[in-house]
Amino acid sequence: MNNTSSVADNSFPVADATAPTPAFSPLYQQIKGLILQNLQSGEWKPGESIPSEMELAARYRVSQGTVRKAIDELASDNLLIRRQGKGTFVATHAEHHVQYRFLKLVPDRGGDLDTEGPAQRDIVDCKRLRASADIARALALKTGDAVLQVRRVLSFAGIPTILEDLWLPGGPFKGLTAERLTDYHGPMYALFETEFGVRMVRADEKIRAVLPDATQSQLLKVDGGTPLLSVERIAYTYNDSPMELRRGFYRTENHHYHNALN
Amino acid sequence: MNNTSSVADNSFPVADATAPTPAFSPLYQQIKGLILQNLQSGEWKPGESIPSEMELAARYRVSQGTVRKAIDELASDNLLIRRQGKGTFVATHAEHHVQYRFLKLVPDRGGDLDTEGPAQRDIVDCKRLRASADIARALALKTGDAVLQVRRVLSFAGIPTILEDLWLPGGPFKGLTAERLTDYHGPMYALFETEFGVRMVRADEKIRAVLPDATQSQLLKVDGGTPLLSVERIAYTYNDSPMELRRGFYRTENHHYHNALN
DNA sequence: CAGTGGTCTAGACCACCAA
DNA sequence: TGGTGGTCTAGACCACTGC
Repeated sequence: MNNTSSVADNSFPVADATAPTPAFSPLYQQIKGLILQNLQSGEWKPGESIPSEMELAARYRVSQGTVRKAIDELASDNLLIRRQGKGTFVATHAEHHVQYRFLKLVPDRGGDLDTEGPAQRDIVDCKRLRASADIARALALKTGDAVLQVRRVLSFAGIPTILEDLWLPGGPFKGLTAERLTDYHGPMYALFETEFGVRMVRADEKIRAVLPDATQSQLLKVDGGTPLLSVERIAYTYNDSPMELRRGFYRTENHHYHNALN
Repeated sequence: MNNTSSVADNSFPVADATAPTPAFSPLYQQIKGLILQNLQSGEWKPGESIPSEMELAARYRVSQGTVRKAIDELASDNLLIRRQGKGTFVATHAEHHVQYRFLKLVPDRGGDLDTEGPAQRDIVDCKRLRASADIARALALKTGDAVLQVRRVLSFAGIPTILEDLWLPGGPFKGLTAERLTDYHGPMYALFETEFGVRMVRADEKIRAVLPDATQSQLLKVDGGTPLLSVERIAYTYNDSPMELRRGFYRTENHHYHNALN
């Protein structure tokens, strides 16, 4: 099968005669793209299993090894999870083992956030408003577009530790209410998956050291001179489109942000 | 080739009859271990190329595909770098492209630390002393063992931005002097590779928000009320043995610590 | 036991690089 | 042009899971 062919019945051009470089794209990358489409379209939902390697190989008219390499990359991107003997599954935030997939704050002693008991989540505020210029830019919206703003406090062992403001695009998250957030016990990203079909697959964080303003120090019960970790996160769905802006303020007297560098 | 066999002439047991689980280890993992040994022993040095896949396959009496999978994993761990048409090379810190492999501080505007010109490195202090209890624990030494302590300030565009204290085990770094550090222009980890044969392959960081003490505020030219990012890093060599403890204090008025979450 | 992912092989061919 | 890594295939066998 040469470089200009497409896969099975799907039209999937891999060469562009006008480009200076022919943009060679390996077969397994094309397969990866096709699988990605099925994930994006919601045909294969978080937690469910996808067809077996043999079945996909037959469907796309390639060898099992080629499908395997495509799945390997998607698995290392944390989009799929392989389970020997059982199948390959769409990754989800709704599993206890990956409770805090994007939250890298850990207690100085203990290793796990939940060692001091489950987190207490308090929704302080949840309202609909129009996006300011910087919020709009972060979410790839236009200034004035409808967005949802949520403010919440996470407490561990009764100590308020994290204050978060989030902004969500109004469209995809239509119908999200403070009540719904309060009633739901589990990771917020899991709620987004099940209720709104939005799965966060990666995120970027910008971290700074700041001093709290009056509101922040009151909500976190610290004085104005206590430095906080400011964590600004933009989370993305499948097609690299931003779906959440989150500004977190972490107390770090007894916790730290842990990062593994490879 | 079955599970209890070893690879070529190397004795490399893969099964333990006494263990409850037979500890099955795939062939490519064994190959990975053998390659790792060659890296650790310094037989293949940073920047050099390792033997071709075909040659390694012949040496270890396995197929090229098996060697390939072993190298694939080492490459994704950033221990090796593949270059199509040229060969596979031992990763190094002495390349301009990866100048700041472990330094995740970036300017708010500009994207690259060097956009404001090259960093200015000032060695403030460099002395030999005996390890305190916590330094010793971090470096897997005994309290009182000889360690080297270095303090330096990094400035960007003339503004002191990073203050770092580092501790290095006295043994591997015997002969390191302030003069040597001052004269060397390039990443410190590159110096460690060429002069001491110590290559850092991964690191853990603990990040907090703190206020500077008197010395810190003086060296960074900030007042005592300016919050700083405290970054405590332990860097490891091949065999996961800690080789450096580094405590950094970052100014984050115009820079931020960037982290990509997958 | 059948079905899934995981390993290993052997061989063909392609893309890239340097001499 | 020869050598290197990169892709793709087909087939055999192994390890794990659940019925």
